[in-house]
Amino acid sequence: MSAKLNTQQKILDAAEQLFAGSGFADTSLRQITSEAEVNLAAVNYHFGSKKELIQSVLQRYLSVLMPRLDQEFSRLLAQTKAHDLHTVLTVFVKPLLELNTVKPQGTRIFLQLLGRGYTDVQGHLRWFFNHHHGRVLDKFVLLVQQACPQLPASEIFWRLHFSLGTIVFTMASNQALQEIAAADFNENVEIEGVIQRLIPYLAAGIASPLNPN
Amino acid sequence: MSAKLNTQQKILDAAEQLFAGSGFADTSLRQITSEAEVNLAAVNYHFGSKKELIQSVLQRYLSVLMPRLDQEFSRLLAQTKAHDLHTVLTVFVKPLLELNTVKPQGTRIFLQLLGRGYTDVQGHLRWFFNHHHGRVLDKFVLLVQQACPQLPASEIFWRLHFSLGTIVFTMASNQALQEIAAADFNENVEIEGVIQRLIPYLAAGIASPLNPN
DNA sequence: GTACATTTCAAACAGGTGTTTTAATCTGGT
DNA sequence: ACCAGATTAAAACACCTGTTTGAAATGTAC
Repeated sequence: MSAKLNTQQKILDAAEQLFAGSGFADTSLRQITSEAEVNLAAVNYHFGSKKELIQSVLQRYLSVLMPRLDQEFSRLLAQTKAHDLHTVLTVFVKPLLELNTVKPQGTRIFLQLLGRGYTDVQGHLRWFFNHHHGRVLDKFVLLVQQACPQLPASEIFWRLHFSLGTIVFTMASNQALQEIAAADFNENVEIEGVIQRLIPYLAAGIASPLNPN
Repeated sequence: MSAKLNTQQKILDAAEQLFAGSGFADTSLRQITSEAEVNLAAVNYHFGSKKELIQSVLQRYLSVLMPRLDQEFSRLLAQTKAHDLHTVLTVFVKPLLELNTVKPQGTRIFLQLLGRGYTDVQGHLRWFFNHHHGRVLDKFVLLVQQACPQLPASEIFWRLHFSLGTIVFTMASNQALQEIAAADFNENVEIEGVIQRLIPYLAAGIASPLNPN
């Protein structure tokens, strides 16, 4: 029993590292099982398929993150007063950083996985995400609409997707960006620093004045 | 002679459509040659390898776009007065839309290719881009710094990459976003409409007030 | 300790990839 | 009309992918 769980965990640990670094499509099961020091067939035995392994890797973090986010969003929605955009966006910070307690470097790994997930397998992973955790994001959209009552829903739709792109791209190329920043500006920015830089950028973009057409 | 060019062009035309829709890695040479109605070996004969085919596809647009951008940036830099961010960003609009004269739907295709390029093959294509067209972007960065003299260079670095992520992600998932927007909000947004929505979002994000640490 | 179920392992499978080879075909210049 | 060079065509190549198989090993309960 403990040996079984051990193998599963070894696979999950090796897989998330490789997935975060090279993407899902560019990481083979042979790389994973070699890194985890288990047999090749172990992935299909314990998880069924590569697709299900990917979902299991993400689920380990999503099952912790999403209830926390839901809780925070509900708390804000329960209050009658409207909250400004900065407050709404900052809700993400604490639950994300708490992923570091799940596992060392958990926040960085999860955000990189999220970035890979949206760029690598366009349709499928998005379906999985929306189907399992869509409700939580509905509350978030509601909070944004309350924070920006002057914006039509369609404009908010576009700007939230612009923001999603910012986050996903930044996290997918996180390592390269950190290296350039370290080389060019002598500053070592942790993942927390990147998040803190993102918040005002996103808040200003989402709340930007409408373009007069 | 004309037959040779015809085959090359048929390959380029088929390749750019498939690349834009499915990404570089997920498009096989057999799909391309089948769609172009040429022999499989024609790609390697005319272009050498798949990698060189990808570069040729991009080059067809970059060789038109980059000199135009360079010209616009130089014109702005020649004037002594500083330009605001909105003006600087708007410089991209006309050269990008002129790609439609190169080829019908050229703007959409090129921007989608750009999106795919930065997400699919992380390192290699970025190197190709920087190596061949890096100088043009230096002028752009200079203009942004002049527009935002209050921001330290490192902050501008991060915010420009945030913006790059916004653009790349939006263009890579352009089709899906257009479909959702059409279904949910009954609005049919052309690529030009997306660009016009992007400008104020990016301008506000880049110029957002510094986060007091 | 002997059954039984679970897990590991090496090997093979079926299918796809980019690339190369070899011969056939077409084309333009003399 | 002929021949050299450029182009096309079909086939095979070498390699990699995720998955499955069947036997060996291990663990578990009686």
